[in-house]
Amino acid sequence: MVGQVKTGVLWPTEAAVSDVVGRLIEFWGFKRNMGRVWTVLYLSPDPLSAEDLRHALQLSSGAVSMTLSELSRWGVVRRVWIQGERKDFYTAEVQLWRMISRVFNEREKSEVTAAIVSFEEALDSLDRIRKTSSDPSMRARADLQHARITQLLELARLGGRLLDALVSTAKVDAEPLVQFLLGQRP
Amino acid sequence: MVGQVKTGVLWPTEAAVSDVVGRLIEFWGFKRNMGRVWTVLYLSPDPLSAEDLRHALQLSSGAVSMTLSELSRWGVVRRVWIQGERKDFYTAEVQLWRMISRVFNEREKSEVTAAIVSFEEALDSLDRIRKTSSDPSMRARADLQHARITQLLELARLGGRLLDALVSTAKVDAEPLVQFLLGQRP
DNA sequence: CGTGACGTTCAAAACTATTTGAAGGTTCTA
DNA sequence: TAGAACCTTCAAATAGTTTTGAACGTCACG
Repeated sequence: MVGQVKTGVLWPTEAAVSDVVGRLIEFWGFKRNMGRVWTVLYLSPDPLSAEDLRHALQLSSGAVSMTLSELSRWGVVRRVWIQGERKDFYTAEVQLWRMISRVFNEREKSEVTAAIVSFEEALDSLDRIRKTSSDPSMRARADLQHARITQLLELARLGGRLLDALVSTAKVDAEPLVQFLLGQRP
Repeated sequence: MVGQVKTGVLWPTEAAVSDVVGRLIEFWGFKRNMGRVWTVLYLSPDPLSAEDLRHALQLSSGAVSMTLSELSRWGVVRRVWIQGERKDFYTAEVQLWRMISRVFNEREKSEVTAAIVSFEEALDSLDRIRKTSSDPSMRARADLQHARITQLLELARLGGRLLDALVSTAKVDAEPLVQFLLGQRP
């Protein structure tokens, strides 16, 4: 019976790994608990209930609930139906690449896109200054800023392409990427 | 004379761009002001003093001082000596790639490295359990966790290689990597 | 020296983000 | 329909981060 997965304490390994992942993920801009909860699920042979997680990680019921729903929204945790159980149970998405590419695609992408738009607007506005201003020093300033913002824009576009590429690579198989990278080494 | 760079207000363009960069950088795990200060310097034709920045961005003297010293520590801003000026002046590193690769190399790299070490330790510890435990269900659990943590480890290593590749590519030109990635598309 | 112009530091204040837990909903069972 | 088990929500509490500005240090100049 699945429910008997002990409501108990984590193995030291589990505690350590979930802590590391928690930090990594926090550094990545998510909440630490998201990383911890995901990891505990990822390392569990069976789906776990909210209560199991609450005990394993010493969280309040509210925290578990909110964390799980955020993780579900990111599609990195799934709710599974278990025969004869009243509670909901959860499992971790095991396809790590799929998980990562979803995050890249939704979160990073939108940041980068927003930046690109702003840079383009700034360039337009500088163009207008260049055309209408008669003050030469202002023109010079506008020129310089135009050039520099163009650099930023190119960088942002490059970042965007990199993300796209990672995401589409990820859908298939990361191996080619790995091979390429290995070939790159000095 | 350089000192006459007006202690004034930013152009709307400058304000907008520095704000966007500030957000992007914040999202990236740095302080927003670091992005803003860097951007104002980056868009300025001449080096600026701490006071100029204070006025431009409405920051306290302490904030400017701390932000500049952090930016210097990251090597993305340089202190320049100006003839006959008492104040210190600052310019932005203009080599964007150099800047980014430094960040990747120092900050991200150390995160990833730390994670790799922990995963390896966890694997060792699971190996010990597999060898010494007589309880078969514990063994099974250890096996599963070993396999999963191995996945995490591989991912972390892949991330590390990706960072290395970006950094070493960056020194020259990022295009090959991007081309490769784009070529990967289905 | 003494003074003023800077730069830096750091404790306290302001602000953000996260977590808690009690209240309230929903669903299932008897 | 009442009650138990569970999940969710959200206002309040807590924790964490960033910013402020006054105090202090340094240096150049008279």
